[in-house]
Amino acid sequence: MKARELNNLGIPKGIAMQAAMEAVKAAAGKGFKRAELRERIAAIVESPEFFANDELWGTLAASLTEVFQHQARFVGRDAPAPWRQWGDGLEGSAVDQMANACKLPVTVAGALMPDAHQGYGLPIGGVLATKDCVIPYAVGVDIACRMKLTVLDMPVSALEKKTDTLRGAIERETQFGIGASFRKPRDHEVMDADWSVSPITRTNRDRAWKQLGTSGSGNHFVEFGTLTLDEDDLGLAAGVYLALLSHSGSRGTGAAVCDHYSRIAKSLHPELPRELVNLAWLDLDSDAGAEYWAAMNLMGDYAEANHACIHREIAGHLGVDVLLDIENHHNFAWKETHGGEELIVHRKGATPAGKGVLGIIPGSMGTPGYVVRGRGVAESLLSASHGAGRKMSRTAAKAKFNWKDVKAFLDERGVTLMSAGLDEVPMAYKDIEQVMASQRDLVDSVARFDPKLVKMANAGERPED
DNA sequence: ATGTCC
Repeated sequence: MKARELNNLGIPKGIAMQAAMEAVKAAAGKGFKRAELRERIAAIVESPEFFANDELWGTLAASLTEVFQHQARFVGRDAPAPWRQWGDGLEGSAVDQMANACKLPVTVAGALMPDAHQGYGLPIGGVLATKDCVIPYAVGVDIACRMKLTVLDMPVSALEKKTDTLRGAIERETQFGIGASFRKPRDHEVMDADWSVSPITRTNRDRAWKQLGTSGSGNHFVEFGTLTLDEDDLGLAAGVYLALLSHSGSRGTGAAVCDHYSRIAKSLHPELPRELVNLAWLDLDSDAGAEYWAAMNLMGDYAEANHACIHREIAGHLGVDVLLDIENHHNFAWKETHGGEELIVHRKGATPAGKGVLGIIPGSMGTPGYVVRGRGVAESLLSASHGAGRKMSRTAAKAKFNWKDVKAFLDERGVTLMSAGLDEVPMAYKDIEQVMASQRDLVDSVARFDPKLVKMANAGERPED
């Protein structure tokens, strides 16, 4: 029986899960059938005290009793922390997750962006301000996942005349897929940083080095396109430019940091009820909290370096200069002052949008994205969406769409797709124009990016190098 | 999003 199934039967993750797995194994050895096991587990979850002295189930019953006693000690708050959402018709489960996050005793305020959808713990598009603590799953698995856009000193006509050259630059200078890495690692000063701030960064340093300059999988991409400025801005004259846009994060090492410290956070907060366990926090003045904070910041520098390598190598491959560079994290936590109070602001799939702060909000492989300038709205905790947001689950998208229709959609818009999974097609995403409209008070659009040559990980892409 | 330990 798998942990997931046991969890559905009411076994909380953590110490009780371990006991449950062992008990189930022993019971199966004694001839318990699957249905009997399910029934028995449910009975123990219901009344663990009845099984306290049972030879087979006693240990599980004891750990369940302990966990449930901790949970009973959870002290809720009189009223949830204030929060509001931007955009209508947001996914119900994402709204529920946001509301739950505002029930945490450590939460000061929240905000939900118009691209919101269900995540792990905090929803994607969720912003959460806490006092003196950090929540690993409110930062996200891909710590410091970010966007970077560079304008290249290259004629826009290259998008039609030099497609093979551009394609070659992407193929050659980054790698896609889970576990993607370079045999000959990229050179970057981030590898001279102190990687011993956490046992996780220390032991993953070599893997991180080999993955420097890679793109990973999921919704990550590298694409060439046009950047259109209607007015002089960003140090550029109004006009149409050739630009390179990338989306990726801290790869395997960032995920390992998240995994390690969220486990610790959960073990330190056994009192949290079921709907809040994935929002377990670490006090910043604790050893684990300080370690996570240092590791998270290192992953921030690492993800920045990751994009720097991608853009440096591609521009170098093409032999062109970079005219403009814009970038921003969207899975990160910052120390910021709000209402005169120093808070920890977590943005999970949300773009920093302080007054005058530049950010990038892409739509999808076949729809425009926008370079934006924040308007500094306090209520949104100085944030905006980080994209259009999914409107369909990956499974649903794979079942519903086919490549023939998608290709036709992309052809119409002059987009060449090098590779991607069917779960990333434009139709699986919300309408970016509507999302931008619902956050008009949060950001001003400065320039439009239209993707023209796009690469994402294939459904089953594995490293080639 | 990751990579195979709940």
